[in-house]
Amino acid sequence: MLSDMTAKNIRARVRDELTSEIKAIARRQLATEGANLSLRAVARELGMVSSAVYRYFPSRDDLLTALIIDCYDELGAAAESAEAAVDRADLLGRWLAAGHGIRDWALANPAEYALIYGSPVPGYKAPETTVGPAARTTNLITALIADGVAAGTLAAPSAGAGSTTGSRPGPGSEALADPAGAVSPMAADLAAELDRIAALIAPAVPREVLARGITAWIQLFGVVTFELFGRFQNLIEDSRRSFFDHQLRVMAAYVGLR
Amino acid sequence: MLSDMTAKNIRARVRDELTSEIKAIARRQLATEGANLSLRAVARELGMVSSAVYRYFPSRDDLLTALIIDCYDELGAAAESAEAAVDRADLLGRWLAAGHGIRDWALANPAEYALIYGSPVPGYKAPETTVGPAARTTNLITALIADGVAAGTLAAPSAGAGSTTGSRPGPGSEALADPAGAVSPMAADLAAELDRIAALIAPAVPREVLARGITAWIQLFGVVTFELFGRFQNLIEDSRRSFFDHQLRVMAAYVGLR
DNA sequence: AACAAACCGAGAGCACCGCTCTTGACAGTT
DNA sequence: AACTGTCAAGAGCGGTGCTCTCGGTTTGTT
Repeated sequence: MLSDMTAKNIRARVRDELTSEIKAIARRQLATEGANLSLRAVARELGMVSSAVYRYFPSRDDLLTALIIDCYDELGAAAESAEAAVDRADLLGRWLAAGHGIRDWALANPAEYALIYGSPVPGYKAPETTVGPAARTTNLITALIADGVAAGTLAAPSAGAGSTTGSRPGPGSEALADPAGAVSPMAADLAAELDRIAALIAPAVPREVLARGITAWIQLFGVVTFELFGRFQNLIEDSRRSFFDHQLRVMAAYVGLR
Repeated sequence: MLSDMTAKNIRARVRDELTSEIKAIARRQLATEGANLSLRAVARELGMVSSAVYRYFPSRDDLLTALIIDCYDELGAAAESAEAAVDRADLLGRWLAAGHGIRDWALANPAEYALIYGSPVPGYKAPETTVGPAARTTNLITALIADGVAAGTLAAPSAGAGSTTGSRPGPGSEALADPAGAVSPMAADLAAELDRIAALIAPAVPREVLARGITAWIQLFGVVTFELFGRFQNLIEDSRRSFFDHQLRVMAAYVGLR
């Protein structure tokens, strides 16, 4: 019985190894072929026949799904480990660490980043199993903002944001007042939707703070996407890291992280 | 001689019509197949053999290039016409019009937007002929900012941005102070690069204003990209236009457009 | 009007692709 | 020893981009 189990375990282990080897080769192909990678080429590189791969992944889409999940998990882990190394009270530091962690992973794995944050694959519909790993980075940012709200370090969401008091505002609060109320009132449908989202993922976070967080979230990935997809060519060439850091700080000041 | 010319024109016109028909079918395919559209399917839908298409486009990449140029031109035209309808002095209105023009075109042509702003096509290298049409939207934004600087309506780039004067700042200036100087000094390499860019495309625009403009530019396309690529699912559902408008106004306030 | 040159569509063919169906070898169980 | 389930392997289908050659038409020149 014990021998039975070991035999079974051996088989399972071999299968696991082959599975991860297939994924490794597929990811290598991802760099040159993009999302339309060749299952046959994977099998050929592995030294087996194409149909053998179907023993491990029932279809090409399932292989793609496995890759996507792995990439989301890697990106999430990279962001989390970078952010975890910073003192909990240092919200700005945590934000910067997470942001640079995301960018560093994306630069090191451009094809993988394109797979998960690029154009949607035409015939492909991401299954439910991908939403969990995909949420790791956003969960990180959400936690950051929630921590800031809990610690009371985030700027008050109402208009004025310190400058109306007449006192000279600190370097954080003077950074980016919210346009809602200050510039123009937030639309009713947007306010309602933000309240709904806040109730779902971060009940303690006020509507305006959540909106700022989403803005920062979009800007973070927007810069990374632009950099990786070549939109900085002939524009920002030699100072991309500094530029990204600058953007992170602009957004941190806007959200109120310091 | 006149008959010769007309005959020539007839043939050239037929060729032009077929060329544009090929592009039209290819663009329709773009919606379902993405960047890896089928030249064969285009030919089949046209009622001719696949090799016949090669008389009009020497390769699949050339067809793709033609599509990309057309899309850039359409997007640029959409943004320009929307922006041109607003009073020249109304910088905020021009910015909003251009932004919504871009988003509206992207929503109406999601596959085309993915082609030009999505993941780079693996084996494809965009030729020089695409940079001109691609620059139309950015030229529009650059002109907007340059106009603002020329009119003196853009906020001063130095730190403090009005709040240091002690006077209650207006709704525009209180929106988004620049973090350079206020939060942390801008890195030297970034400052140098920004100066280089400014000298190239907008000599009258100060470094800090240019940086803000680039931030707004990235945010604009970042929001559109996120919306089109499905990152707003289960997040922002019913108020996407309001959310986009909100983002535009946040960025306008940050740049100083009003 | 006659003719060479250019152009065009059609077809065959190459090597490749994802995918399905089928077959035979093998391991573990009964 | 017979049975059951898993595996690699092969054959084949329809599809892909692309090249080449073949006739027929059109064009511009003599």
